[in-house]
Amino acid sequence: MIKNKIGEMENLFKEYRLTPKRKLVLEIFLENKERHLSAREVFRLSREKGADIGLATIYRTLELLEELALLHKLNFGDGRSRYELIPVNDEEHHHHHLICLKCTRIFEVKDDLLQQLESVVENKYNFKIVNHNLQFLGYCSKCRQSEK
Amino acid sequence: MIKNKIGEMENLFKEYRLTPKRKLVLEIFLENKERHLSAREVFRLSREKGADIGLATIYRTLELLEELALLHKLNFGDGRSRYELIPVNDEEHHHHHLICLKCTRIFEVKDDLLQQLESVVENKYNFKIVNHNLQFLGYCSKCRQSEK
DNA sequence: ATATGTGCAAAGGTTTTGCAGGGCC
DNA sequence: GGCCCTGCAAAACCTTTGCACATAT
Repeated sequence: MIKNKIGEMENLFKEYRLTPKRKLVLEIFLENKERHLSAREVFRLSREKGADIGLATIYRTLELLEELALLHKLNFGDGRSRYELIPVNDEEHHHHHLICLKCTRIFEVKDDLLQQLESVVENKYNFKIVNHNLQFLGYCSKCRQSEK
Repeated sequence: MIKNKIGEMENLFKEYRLTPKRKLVLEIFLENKERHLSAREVFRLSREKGADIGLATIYRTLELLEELALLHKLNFGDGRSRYELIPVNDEEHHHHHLICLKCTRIFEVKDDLLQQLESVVENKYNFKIVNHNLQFLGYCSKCRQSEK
């Protein structure tokens, strides 16, 4: 089924080529949907799959996939960029992140809570919004439990 | 009046010392309230004021001021950390950022739009929220004007 | 043939760390 | 003295870039 997904994505590549190495990077994201991978992590995972892709190529691939709107670049303030897959045919679906300050794990808030807010802000500040970014910082249930 | 503000902050330093160099870093933030300064920018501004502070000291000072909850560390995805002053006696006042994708300028949304949302998220996801981070990405009025 | 893709090494930038010297309590 | 503060240089990262070679169209 991952093969199928990649097939769907193929026509998005326009003038670029969906090479085996790029395909592998996409596969890695499809197999790790719940994670937010950094360049180095993708590099390591590609090694584990037996592939031989240079780190520079990983960086260039991530940049390309972001440009093609297949990946979202995220910044959790840990000193490296992280990426997540944008589901095809679901471009309007935004979500948010809960970042635990103790265990640093990241949870997803599936709802898009900002639809209404956006128009308020757009009008008040005369600013055309095309995307947003919402993080909640705090403590997850597990970490609060173990405090006790 | 900046002297006064720094006086107010003095008692926050606990076991740490409010040295002349740290005072200067605070001064720089008080004089640039509307900006979001990076370590390098603080470094350059301190030079312009005739001070001689090492870059490493700037980094260590910013880290300390963040720990003392005088500065907020921000991440706009431009590859460096930026900081902004947290107003004393106003800890509950949150605000948000509008980031123009064309001119990269950053505007402030003074309102805190997320008060209600937070309790919804806290209950639904069993996550204790202590802070949040909201960025709107888009195009400012000036850049939309000059498009035409 | 021409354009695109890739690896390697080097370079650039930010941030952290070790160490030695200086200052304050 | 002891603890903190600081500068300098080096190191550690992440990321980008140049160049030469390979590969696909």
